[in-house]
Amino acid sequence: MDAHSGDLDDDLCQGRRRVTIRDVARAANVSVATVSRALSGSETVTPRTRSHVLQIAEKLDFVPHAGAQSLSLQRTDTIGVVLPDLHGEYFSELIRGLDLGARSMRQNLLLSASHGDISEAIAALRSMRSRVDGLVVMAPFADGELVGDALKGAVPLVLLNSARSGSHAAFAVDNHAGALAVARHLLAAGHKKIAFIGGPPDNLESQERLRGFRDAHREAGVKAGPILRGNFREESGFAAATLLLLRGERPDAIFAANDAMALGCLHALKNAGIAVPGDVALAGFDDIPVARFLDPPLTTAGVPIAEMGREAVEYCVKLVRGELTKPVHKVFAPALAVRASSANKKGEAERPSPSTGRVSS
Amino acid sequence: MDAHSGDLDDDLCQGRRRVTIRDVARAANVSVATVSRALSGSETVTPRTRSHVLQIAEKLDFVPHAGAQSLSLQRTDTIGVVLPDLHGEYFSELIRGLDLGARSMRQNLLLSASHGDISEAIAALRSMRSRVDGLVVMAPFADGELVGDALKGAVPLVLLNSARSGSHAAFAVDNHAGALAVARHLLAAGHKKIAFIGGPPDNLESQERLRGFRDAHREAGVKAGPILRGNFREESGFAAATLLLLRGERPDAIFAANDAMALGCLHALKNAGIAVPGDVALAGFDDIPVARFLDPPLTTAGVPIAEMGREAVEYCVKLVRGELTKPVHKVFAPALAVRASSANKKGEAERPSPSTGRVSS
DNA sequence: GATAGGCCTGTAACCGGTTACATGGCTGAA
DNA sequence: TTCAGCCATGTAACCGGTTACAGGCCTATC
Repeated sequence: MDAHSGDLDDDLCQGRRRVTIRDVARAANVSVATVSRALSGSETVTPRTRSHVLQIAEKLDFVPHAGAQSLSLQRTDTIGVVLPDLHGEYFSELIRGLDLGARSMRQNLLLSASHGDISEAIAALRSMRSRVDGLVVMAPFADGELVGDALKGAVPLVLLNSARSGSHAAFAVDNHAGALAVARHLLAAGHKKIAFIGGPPDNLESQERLRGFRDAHREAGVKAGPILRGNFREESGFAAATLLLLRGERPDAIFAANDAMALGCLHALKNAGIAVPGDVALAGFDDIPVARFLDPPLTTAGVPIAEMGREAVEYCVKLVRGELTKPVHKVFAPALAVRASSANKKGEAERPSPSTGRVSS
Repeated sequence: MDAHSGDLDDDLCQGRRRVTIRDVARAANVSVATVSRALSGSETVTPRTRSHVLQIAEKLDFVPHAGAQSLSLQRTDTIGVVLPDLHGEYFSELIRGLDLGARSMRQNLLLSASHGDISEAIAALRSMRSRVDGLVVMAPFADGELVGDALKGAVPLVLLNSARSGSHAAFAVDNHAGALAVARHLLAAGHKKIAFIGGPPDNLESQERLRGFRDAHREAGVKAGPILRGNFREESGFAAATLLLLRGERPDAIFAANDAMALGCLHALKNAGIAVPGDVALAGFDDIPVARFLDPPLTTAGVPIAEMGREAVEYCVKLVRGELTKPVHKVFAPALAVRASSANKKGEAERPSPSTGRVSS
């Protein structure tokens, strides 16, 4: 047995050293260039040579070193995702969509989350910058322009639900329109005093939803009800509703700025023996999957969460590949999903089958 | 103006070429070695030189090329995570924990999901192998040994909720004990005919939960009620409960193999005008955050989902760093969280405050 | 039989970091 | 004054891929 394969065998047995393209070349009696060409598939290599090389590579369990590849190819086949938070089903849906997009484009997904403020997010961006070909960033708490500037154009960027995307590509929900639709619906159902439970005050999505809520009241010439502050989590919806009741300010309806808070609200109302929608109607925003399984099923503004994530990644990859040039600002219009939680003040639901919304699968 | 700085300025202006360590060295009038040492922080560099270099690097917005770094350092500072699915709040909790672990260890997280079967998961593993220092793999549908073998020891591996982890590190929930506790609780509350809604038949977690369910009945000398098959999603819980009712087999209680299916169940029961727990008691498994906000709050087996994810990543990083040697098999014992959904057949709850479980924040 | 031309394959430079080893300058003691 | 010794710094090899370019072989035609 010759020295080369002996060394390799020893190394493999002891798991000491990774198998390199040179090991494959040696074992297959060809040069590294031929191995590289055979593996990349698209070069001028004799079919016989190719299959021989592939067989050897398979036998040695060769996997190219991603770092070396990214060094010479100047790409990583990885998209970075920076999210502000990970609480609740909204984010599993979003990540599911991001993953679908990455899979469809054969990219890896580098995930970083829980960045509560812009400086943290920018730090995450810096550390990701050299590991990804493109970035999808959700920064609803801040100026999207800042996020883009932090990258100095080093990497293609797609903003998700961020304001002032400026020159960058952006995917966003029309929060104002969605909230307007929900609030109009509640007003049309005969509710006069409608409370609003908002998200964090520095969150732009929350701000836009509040604006929609107010505009609907202005339109209708109705004074907007009490406005409370939450944090988009169940607990804060629960706390806000509890506070409303303690104050003795029971409204006709409550519009929570997202479904998670609506869920917390619902729990507080039921705990207090208040019928929904009989005594107080309720609506949320997002249409997370559980919304239709609540009792009563929740009226909400349907956001195609996963779809947005998928499209954002796919678009980002196309930017990386140079298949697209001008930045796109795509706005998703939420679809009002009327369910039982917001049935008319008089008791009759607007729709015959309250448990199904816009979509039924 | 000399050629070097001119080129650099031009390139920077046009964003043409990335700034390399050689550019920094040139601008700072030192060698690349000095720059590298100054940036890595831990070498013998004059404080004056160091701060000068850092300043220049900052000015040029230098970020080291991760691929080049991983090539020479033989590490990526990245942990890969392979998950079977991403539906529901269980996974956002899990990912939240994984992210926390990665942050605490200053690692990046490479995520790949929706691998419904072992061959898909193994393909994902192969593509991740060269991009990560370690892997956390959740493969509840399959033989953990296979997953480990696929890697041939190339990368440290931590298995999550996988059976037969063999020689690999593993973190898992004691599904049998958790289900045993829930089923015992239901039996002790006086329920005789308890239906079980399982997960996918090839899912080992589902199998173990079913086994716990059966063992509790064996212990109590009670015949186990009808056993239905679900897929861990709300819809399947809804469908299973609907089917039960259609068949006219209304049980005393229903034990769903996870909370999402219990949620679907609850919806079906309420739709049919069946009181929970008055007519039928209900229990789930996992204690996802929404469980305590349902009406009635859901009795379930509390799994520290995020905590498991965090520990798995932290442990994986320690394996990578060689700080640990022998593989650990850590089993998390679920804590029975009794809430209103399983109140006694007679009507009185077992605990005074049914809406709070084991933990209250 | 000689040669042009095409196709397959090999050699070596390059991507951008890290670091072993070499080197030069400075301090302090003889 | 000289030289040992130490410390900050520089040079260049290396990590493991890709690919431009060089070169060798084989066929086809004159």
